[in-house]
Amino acid sequence: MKLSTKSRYALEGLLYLAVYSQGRPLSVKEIAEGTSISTAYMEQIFFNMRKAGLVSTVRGAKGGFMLGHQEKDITVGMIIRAIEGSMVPVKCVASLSDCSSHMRSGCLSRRVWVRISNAISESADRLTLEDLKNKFIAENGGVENENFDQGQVWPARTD
Amino acid sequence: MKLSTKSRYALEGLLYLAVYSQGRPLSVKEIAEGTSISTAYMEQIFFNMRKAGLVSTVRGAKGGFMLGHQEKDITVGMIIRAIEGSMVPVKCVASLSDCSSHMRSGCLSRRVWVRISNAISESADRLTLEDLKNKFIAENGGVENENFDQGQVWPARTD
DNA sequence: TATATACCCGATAATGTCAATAGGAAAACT
DNA sequence: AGTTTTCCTATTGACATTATCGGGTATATA
Repeated sequence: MKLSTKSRYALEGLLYLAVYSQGRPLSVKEIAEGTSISTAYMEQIFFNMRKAGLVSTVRGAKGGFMLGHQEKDITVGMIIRAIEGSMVPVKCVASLSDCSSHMRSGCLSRRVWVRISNAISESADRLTLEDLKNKFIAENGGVENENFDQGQVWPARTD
Repeated sequence: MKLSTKSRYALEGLLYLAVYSQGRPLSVKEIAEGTSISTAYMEQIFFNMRKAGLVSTVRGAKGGFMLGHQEKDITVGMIIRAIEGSMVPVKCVASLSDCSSHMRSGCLSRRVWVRISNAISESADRLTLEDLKNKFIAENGGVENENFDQGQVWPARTD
């Protein structure tokens, strides 16, 4: 049972955007540097999130990415689905034609995976970007405005 | 978010064992043929399940595998953990030292994965082999005893 | 004791997926 | 124009999955 790093990067990138964007678009470069993730890779991830409508873009110089919805309307589940394609742990959950089980009565074990899939989705969809942002701000004592124009906006790692 | 086929095979193999064993050990060959899964591969899977205590073995001629616990005490979660090693979708959930996030306040996103992991575990641990066996028997009109000594015990595929 | 049966277990090959990089085209600002 | 930045595809290397194979060991039965 594995989740790719992409989903994690996507979540951290979006959270960064939510915390520091303040209405203006942020470039991938800034987001990537702030989260210490490869710029090219983060770009790929944001490209996928745009296709899913999770972020909108402003092209050209001074352009960048903005949230595609209100923070309260972006769930962790949406992020995972946008990146991972789907959240189902086994192919046949998504489409019965992929069911290769030879059990009678239409793949009993399939229903096990369906059930687990639903549990994952429900859990992930209960968490919104707004929740995470609030939690982040509460733990980091708010965002100082004078930091916005600097290169390294993201707080330094403390460990 | 992916689950290996091994987990699925493990579940189907164990369910087969639960339904058809009736106290005597079943050989891997029988289980594998009954579930239409490669014998050598199924053997590997059962070997791993034995190491996890999920099944016990009787070696030698007329030997085979038996359930290691009562059906009501074997959960889907136990099976997945035995095969997959763990059920956590992201490394840092299992051990904080693997946390590579550069966010301040100890990896906020990590807590997201912890939450999702717990949802998966709880869901998987609520389902027991007994539940599945009962459902199977209910749907397939019980198990006829005269079938037990035949080669192809598992009902034929109907699709 | 001989033999067949069946688990034990490591090695390895084929395949697939993931993570990351690279590079060029299109768009918009200065 | 020239620079910045998104857009989009292709490729590559590393790693994991999915098996298969073959010999070894234990045990029941004749």
